[in-house]
Amino acid sequence: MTSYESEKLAATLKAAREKKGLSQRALSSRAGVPQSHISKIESGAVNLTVSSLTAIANALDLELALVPRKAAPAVRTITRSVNDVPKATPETRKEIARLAKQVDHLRSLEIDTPAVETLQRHFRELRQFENLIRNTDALRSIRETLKAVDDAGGVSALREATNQMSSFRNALAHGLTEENRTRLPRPAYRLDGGDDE
Amino acid sequence: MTSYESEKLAATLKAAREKKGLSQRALSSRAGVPQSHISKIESGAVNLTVSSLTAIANALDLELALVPRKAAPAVRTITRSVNDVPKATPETRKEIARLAKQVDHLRSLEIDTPAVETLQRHFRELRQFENLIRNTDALRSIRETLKAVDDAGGVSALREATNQMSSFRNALAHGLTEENRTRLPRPAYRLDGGDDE
DNA sequence: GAGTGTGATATATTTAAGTATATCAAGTTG
DNA sequence: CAACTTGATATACTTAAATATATCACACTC
Repeated sequence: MTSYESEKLAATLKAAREKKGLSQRALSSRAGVPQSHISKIESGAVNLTVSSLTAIANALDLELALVPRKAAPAVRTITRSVNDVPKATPETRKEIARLAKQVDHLRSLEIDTPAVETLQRHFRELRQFENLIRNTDALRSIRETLKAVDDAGGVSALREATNQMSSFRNALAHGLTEENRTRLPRPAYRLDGGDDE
Repeated sequence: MTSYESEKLAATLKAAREKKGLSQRALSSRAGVPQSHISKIESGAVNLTVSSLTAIANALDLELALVPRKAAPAVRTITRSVNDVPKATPETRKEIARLAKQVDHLRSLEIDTPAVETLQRHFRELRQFENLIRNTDALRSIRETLKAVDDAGGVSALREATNQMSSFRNALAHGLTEENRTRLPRPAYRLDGGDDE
């Protein structure tokens, strides 16, 4: 194997893991391969066995295939087309998870339950577009607003955060944020912004 | 790796080698992997490294690919469509090689040069259909006839062999032999059977 | 029968993959 | 700041892949 090919394989595995938002330790659990070994594999430091490769690939929802050389370009095209479905970046996943935690926390405060339920609904709707989020500033801003609910902002801060979510979701749906507008996976459509409150 | 998968991989490699008409020793030379090891690999007795797999695969005009699970059916389809181009079986290749040797031998005898040239032309035309031959009895029969040229048959045996080749080629072209008729790679067309003699 | 080819198998050796476990430096969170 | 996470790295050990070489049984050819 040329070093170019082993580098490609290592890079493919690393990219796939990151794309799924897994740490090496999480992948280690899934694949049954020690984390230290995964680190070496990803850095191209070992020539792994087919069974190790298969275990890791399967844990990453990949399959090992032997394809005729003349079919390789077509296979690459297919792989790319599947991979081109937008996925949430690891950063986005983290911010969404933090936001989810914050929303859960507010639920346990038992304040103005209808307003919290509205917030939750908007959060669920925002999550449907999480694959399109490429800049997490808006998510962080919403989280700051939700923190203010605890501090003293109360219901007005809650509503502010809900509005922010709604605006952000709408912008994503319209592809109007700084996100890559060619990545919109659906026809543009209009959303009503005033369906409650 | 499940044993089903390692069996599949071994079978794939063996089938690919046979399809190319290579012996394990020939593949060994091409891939730089000892023949004894290839034997073990094909029987599924070892868990080979990715570099060994890649070396062997490349020698068989295959590429290793990691494809998303959801794309695996499409990849299998592509692989199958490339593989479905008919190829001569190893047995057919052998018989064709033997026949070629026999024809060469007759050339060196310097008998009735026009008849030998006709034979050669018919042999070349037959070879264009060698991918379709699935039963080598006809080839063996032609070879026996050619042997009779040496013995005492002379030019009449030569002509008999030429006719046999011509008939076999026509039958292949028409898909009228016991070969699988769905494998005809071209529209059926009519050949003139009496273009010489 | 001698010679050749083929795939399977054996032997001895070297190399490194794989494993378990621990630790480190850096980053993040509350 | 303490606690946790992350990926990289180290250590010691086991296991087996890989290699070189040879041989066998069988099939085929002349």
